[in-house]
Amino acid sequence: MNDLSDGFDLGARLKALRDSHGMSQRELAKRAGVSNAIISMIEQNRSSPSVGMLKKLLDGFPMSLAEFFADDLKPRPQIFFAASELVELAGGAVSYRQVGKDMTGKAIQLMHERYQPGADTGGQMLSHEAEEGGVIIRGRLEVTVGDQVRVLGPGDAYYFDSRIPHRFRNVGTEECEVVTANSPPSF
Amino acid sequence: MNDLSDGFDLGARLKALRDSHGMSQRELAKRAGVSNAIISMIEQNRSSPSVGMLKKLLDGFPMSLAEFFADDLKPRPQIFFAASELVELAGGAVSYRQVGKDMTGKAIQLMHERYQPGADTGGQMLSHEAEEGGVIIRGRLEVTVGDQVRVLGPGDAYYFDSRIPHRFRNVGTEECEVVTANSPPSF
DNA sequence: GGGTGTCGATAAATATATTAATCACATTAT
DNA sequence: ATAATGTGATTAATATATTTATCGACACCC
Repeated sequence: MNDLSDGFDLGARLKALRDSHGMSQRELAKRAGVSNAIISMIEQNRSSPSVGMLKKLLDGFPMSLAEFFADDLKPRPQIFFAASELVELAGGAVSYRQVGKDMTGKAIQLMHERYQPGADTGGQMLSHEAEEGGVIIRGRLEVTVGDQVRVLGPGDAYYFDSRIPHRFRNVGTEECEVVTANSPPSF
Repeated sequence: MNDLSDGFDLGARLKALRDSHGMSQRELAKRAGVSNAIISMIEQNRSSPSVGMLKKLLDGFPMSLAEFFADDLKPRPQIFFAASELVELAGGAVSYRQVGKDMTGKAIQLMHERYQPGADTGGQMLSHEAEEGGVIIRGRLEVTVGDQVRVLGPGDAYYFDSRIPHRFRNVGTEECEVVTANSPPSF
């Protein structure tokens, strides 16, 4: 009657989480207000916890159910990237220099972008399933998200759901430099 | 014995899902290979389903556990952030200025970081469940990931699985400025 | 009116999860 | 050495989830 697998290894997942927080079964049990025995059982997949039980356990970290079930992370190759190794995606008036070559399986798409004066992301608004944010390093960037518009300068930042139609434009007289992140990668 | 609330109304959630698919309790029960009675119980929050049970039910739609729990945290989204609005997380020799206040439910944790000359992230290596990357804006940053070390300069970048023990240190004589992204947020 | 089908809810029976109290094995201190 | 802790695992007792079978209510058909 073992291996009541839920499709993924919930036990191992919980154990990894607990270990990464340097917590013992008993310590977690105390925090969550449950017995230590059940934690042992769950980690061996000898018991399938109720959602309420799992919630209690995650409260001890803390971590939400959503985060717990969030899709697993994948393997990764290259760690360091010289400035010259960033891959140029577009290369016109707007330069997208991406950290990493193949984004499949990655959680974040990190880019170093440069907008020439007057350059923008095109006439039509962009929209895709992701979240994105950025920090302005140099210059002035007009950011349009839905019906909101704002001009951001060095040190300013933005963050929004990429499904909302959006657009970027350099409204300054100098080149504009931005570091952006998309999750999941969207190009 | 009622109101075994899991923190959110799982019963209503399931019912809404089922209704939106125009499915009866019995039909879902058949698809999921469980009894219709338990669905009635669960929807009334008179029973807290095991994770395995919930998985079976969601397989009938189909929907993953991750998706089911995905949008239980839907905070108000601030889009634009003035430089002064970035929230300072640590504030010592290393400054972490985060884009956004509450990261729960967000996909990316975007930060504008500054390391004073000689500053580092502490003696012990960091490790957490996420992926992270960054682009160096100014100065020189020594990045240690696992057994690999590298000094990066302006325009250089890094990207790795945060579970690999890592460390950052400003080995230059001037302040070092970096824009980083974590997914999921890890502080 | 009496069928026939479906719906969601409920009761008693059964399977399973969870607890409280151990056990067996390490490491550390005396 | 040996006691004293701390760890994860196990067992019998109990609480709870889940099933099987049933109920009353509503709709449709003849």
